[in-house]
Amino acid sequence: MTDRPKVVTRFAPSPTGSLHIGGARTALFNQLYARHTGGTFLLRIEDTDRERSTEANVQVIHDGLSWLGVTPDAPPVFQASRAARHAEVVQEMLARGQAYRDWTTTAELDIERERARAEGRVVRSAWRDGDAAKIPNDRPFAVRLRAPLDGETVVADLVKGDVVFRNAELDDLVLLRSDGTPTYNLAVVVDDHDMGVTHVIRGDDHLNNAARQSLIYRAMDWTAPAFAHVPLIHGPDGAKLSKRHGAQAVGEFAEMGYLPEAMRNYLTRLGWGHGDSEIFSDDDAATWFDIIDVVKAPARLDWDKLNFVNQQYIRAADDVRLAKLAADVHRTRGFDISPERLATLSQVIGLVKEAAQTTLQLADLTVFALGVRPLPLDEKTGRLLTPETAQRLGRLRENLSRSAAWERSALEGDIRAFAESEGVGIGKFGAALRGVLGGGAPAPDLASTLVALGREESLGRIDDALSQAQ
RNA sequence: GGUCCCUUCGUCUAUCGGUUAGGACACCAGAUUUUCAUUCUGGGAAGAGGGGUUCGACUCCCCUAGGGACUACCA
Repeated sequence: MTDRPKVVTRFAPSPTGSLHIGGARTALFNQLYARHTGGTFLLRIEDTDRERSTEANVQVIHDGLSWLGVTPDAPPVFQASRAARHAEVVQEMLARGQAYRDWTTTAELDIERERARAEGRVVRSAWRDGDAAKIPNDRPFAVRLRAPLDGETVVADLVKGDVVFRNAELDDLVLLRSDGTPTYNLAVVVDDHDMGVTHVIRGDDHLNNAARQSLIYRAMDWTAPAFAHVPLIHGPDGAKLSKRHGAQAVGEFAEMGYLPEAMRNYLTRLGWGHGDSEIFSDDDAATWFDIIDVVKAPARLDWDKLNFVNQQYIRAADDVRLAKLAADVHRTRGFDISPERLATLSQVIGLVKEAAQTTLQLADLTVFALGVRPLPLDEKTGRLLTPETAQRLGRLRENLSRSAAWERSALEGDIRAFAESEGVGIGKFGAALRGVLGGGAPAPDLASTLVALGREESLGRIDDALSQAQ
């Protein structure tokens, strides 16, 4: 048996905006693969763009990952703090003749770029084979990689397969800018190497970069990691996911009432499959997941399916936890949730969780229990409360008040017996009773609702309604 | 323009040369039901197009079409 080096994966977001679910899924895949192989999952914040990187965005990344439950196995590495090391590597490449100084001005570069495009070739600096005698020592310079002019570079991608690039198509990428700061492509390679990353699992959009980065590994005589470029997530219409599709940042999904474990399941299943398995645990995902099974094509976000998956997880979730989540939603809607109300919510959650797809809906379905007497009579219930129905509810109220045990099956029996004694179906007064008890808000079956509200509250609400109906 | 990637039901996927092309979401119909929902049963629905290779292609190769990424001294 060969001794394979331990797997090290990493997620490397740049803190220039919110954490998108596409990125979150990439992070998830990295973690899943590390777990699958018994390896380590790392986080590196690519904050070399000082203009756009902010402290707040770093926090957003941390918050998003920890909400999702995709946290790294070690403290994050901040790329900007490694600038000296990056420059050091460039010096070494210069010494080895694998890189060269470039004094081309931006104006000259523009001209060359235009010419290169017209000639159907890649940009080449005149300084690649520049005359040392003409070096303008007074001007700042960039450092470029001395990339091979012919031959080919193949990226052995775990998802896409072997991707072949002709070296003639690869330009001499800038390693160090003329202000001395490292570029992304250089920093990524140096950091991945220094961090011992064995598997670079990242977005599809970096596939082209992989070829150039391979050249840097070669120039430094470093062994390149395995690459796996996973497709991006598209919106329902197939276009790149954007705001108009409803949501894109993981924080938004949290606000929309999705459970983190449901998001993990949905995101894992999006672009990867294991037979007929749809709902699976984190442990199952870790044992089953292999990066080579990731689908090559981009997947579309499907709200219906996400809702379905979330519903499954809500059903399985603990009532007290769901009550707290529902309470949070109620609070954002201006409801004051006292400890008593939280207790009520905990009791009621079990009655409504089957029907909820999000914690937002959980809140919708529990408002009936939070009303303060007297509840205003909503329009629909008002219409249902005809004199006849009102009188009937009055008689039912008397029956219920004599009910010995205020529990579900007994009350259900009482209601049935009452309907029989009245010689009508439950449908004749059920809707009105529900409206009265719930204040017009959706409520569970009648007996359950009565139990949830309690004897005093239930009878009180009926009394309130009957007096308002007159 | 150039380089590269992608293409199975509406959507997510299974299949890894031989299947009536399977499952899930969504949809439609029926049953259950005191609202909404749930639940149950049934149904319609796919290999982009064209060439090869092969006894046999969704599966391998080529071309076309359609999507997408990259093409910065951004990441």
